[in-house]
Amino acid sequence: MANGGYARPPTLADVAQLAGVAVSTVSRALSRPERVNEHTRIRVQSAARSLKYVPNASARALSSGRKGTIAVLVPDITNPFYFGIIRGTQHALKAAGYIQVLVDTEESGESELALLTKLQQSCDGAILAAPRLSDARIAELGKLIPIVTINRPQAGIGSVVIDTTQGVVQGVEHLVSLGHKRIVYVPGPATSWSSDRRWKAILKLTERLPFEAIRVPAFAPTVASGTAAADAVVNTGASACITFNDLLAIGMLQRFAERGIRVPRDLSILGCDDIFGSDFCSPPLTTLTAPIEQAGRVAVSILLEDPENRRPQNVLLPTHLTVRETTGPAGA
Amino acid sequence: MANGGYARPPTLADVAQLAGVAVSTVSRALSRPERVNEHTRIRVQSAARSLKYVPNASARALSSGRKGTIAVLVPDITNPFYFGIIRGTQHALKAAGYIQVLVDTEESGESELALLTKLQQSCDGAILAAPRLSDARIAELGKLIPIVTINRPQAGIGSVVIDTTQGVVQGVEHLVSLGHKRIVYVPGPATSWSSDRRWKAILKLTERLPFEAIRVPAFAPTVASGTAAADAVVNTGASACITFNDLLAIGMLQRFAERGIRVPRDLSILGCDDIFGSDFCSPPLTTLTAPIEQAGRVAVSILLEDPENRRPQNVLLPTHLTVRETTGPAGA
DNA sequence: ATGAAAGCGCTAACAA
DNA sequence: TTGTTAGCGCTTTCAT
Repeated sequence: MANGGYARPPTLADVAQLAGVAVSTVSRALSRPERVNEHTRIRVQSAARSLKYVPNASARALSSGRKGTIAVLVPDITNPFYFGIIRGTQHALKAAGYIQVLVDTEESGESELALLTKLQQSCDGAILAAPRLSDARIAELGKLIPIVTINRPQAGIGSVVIDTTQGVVQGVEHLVSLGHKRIVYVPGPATSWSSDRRWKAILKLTERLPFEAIRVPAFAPTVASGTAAADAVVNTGASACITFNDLLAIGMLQRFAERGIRVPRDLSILGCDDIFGSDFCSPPLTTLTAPIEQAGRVAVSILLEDPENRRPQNVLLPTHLTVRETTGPAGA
Repeated sequence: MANGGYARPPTLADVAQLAGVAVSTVSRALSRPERVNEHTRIRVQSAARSLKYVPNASARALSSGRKGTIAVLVPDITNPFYFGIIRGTQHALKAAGYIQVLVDTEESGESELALLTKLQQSCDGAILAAPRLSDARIAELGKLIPIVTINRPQAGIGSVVIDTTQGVVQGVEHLVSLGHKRIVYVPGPATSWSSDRRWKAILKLTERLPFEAIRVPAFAPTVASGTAAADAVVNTGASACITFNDLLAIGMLQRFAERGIRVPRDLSILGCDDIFGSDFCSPPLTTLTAPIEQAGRVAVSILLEDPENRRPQNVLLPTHLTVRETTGPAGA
């Protein structure tokens, strides 16, 4: 057979014929049952059932304009932080009857642009998690298709931001109260808005708290990069560090173990996000717990509530300090 | 405006008009450039570019039957094991020009059936990771749409199986050589083919190796369930255990730490999968390393190579033992 | 090599 | 309430 043995699925017309009504009636009976006589509704529905009718999404999208899908773009599916986001979006999307199209942009703005351009016609909207794209590009895309960003607020576009500022304050106060006078920040990707934001929050705190803030060069936000980051941190002579994310912190923990540097006795580490694994690494990580999954859910609700972005919502989600075992007294 | 401020995207007709050719020519120039005069091809392409033309996937799918999407169903996006699968499928799918539709079936066969039925018309095929569905149902679905399963082989359907048998042999030999005489298996979901398979492999080994195999009741394959599993294992009096997956093992590790049971001094644990986190939990987990990501990639290639399932391929991927620090001599 | 035209399956006016 | 009909944007014969 032409289609390789897969039977042609029944169409509205088939159902219509079996039920003895017009296709438009079937269409209504199935998508807006209240607009149809109860009697015919039942007839149509049972006909559809007996034929195992399943609506063709492409046809529906073509004629109605509604695609029933939302694209979710993440920089790296490998990263447990984004797992959390995905979990949140998936859940909310499913509840709202949408299908999630998941796309990995490989930490590249180019890729984000190319993929979203391609997807603009196939989705009702998109959620961009921590986009690496420039503000201008995002604004441009926002004109093509409804967009909500995560961790990248921007005028005119819906967004949800996991605001670590509050968490950073708690974290630094925790470290300073432990006697740390020199704290080093380990940044993430240069294009990461969050990373920049965290560093600024730390810097600002030097104005009112007795400590010195320094930072090392930027690192990829991965466990593997933790090795280099650890060495860089040791070279600063700081007694405590705050990392862009937990992945880096976990990688550093491994490197410190190798080098015989004891945490927190020799060095305190404060992570960020509280991802899967942060609670069972060794030692368990003190970190800034982020409502990751919630961020995904909220992004979906913003997108679906106000799809036209008439009055784009911007939601701020707070983080808080979770003290475990990687932070301790300075110079102990 | 009717569509909430989003401009109507250019269509083939717009491009055709600008280029001064027929729509069919534009269609060819764009999708099969070799079937068109070089001169017109260039004209058309530049017209398309200047209009920022993006093909409408729904329209294309409707008229051609090709949707350009593949559904990937996983029982639980939360589970790092499936992250690995997703990563693999995503990568391979993107390389082949397909879009991945990710679906979480919440460990429910019902849900798998319902979702796949709904998606059958919108996807060119589906990958079912560790489906909970009955064989009969899977066969039925396989008649509707090309399917490849992961960790659930079945006649007439493409599949990739991460075959732990070999790993289990290595693992048990490792344990037995360490002097363990009584080994307990901690099963995963009752509907899991893999879990059953592992237990059978262990049982079989009792025929030729000097140890006794027992098992505790089934547990959800999560860190949280590790608590109950740990207690159950302790009650058996065994000196070593093999768990359905690493998630359970990690949860057990935490529980043992709470109860003051030293691993591996008091009890050895052997996990399964080698997921993210297995190398940095405390102590690092001895486990059966599975080529998770590869499984996802292979599933895609099977699906795309032989979409009609004419000669369904069944690929077996071996696992191997990775010794870390949760296994040690018995009764030390 | 190119154009004209017939659908693909569905929704949404518009009529009845 | 129901039927008729005109597309939605594209691919694909079939002519030319």
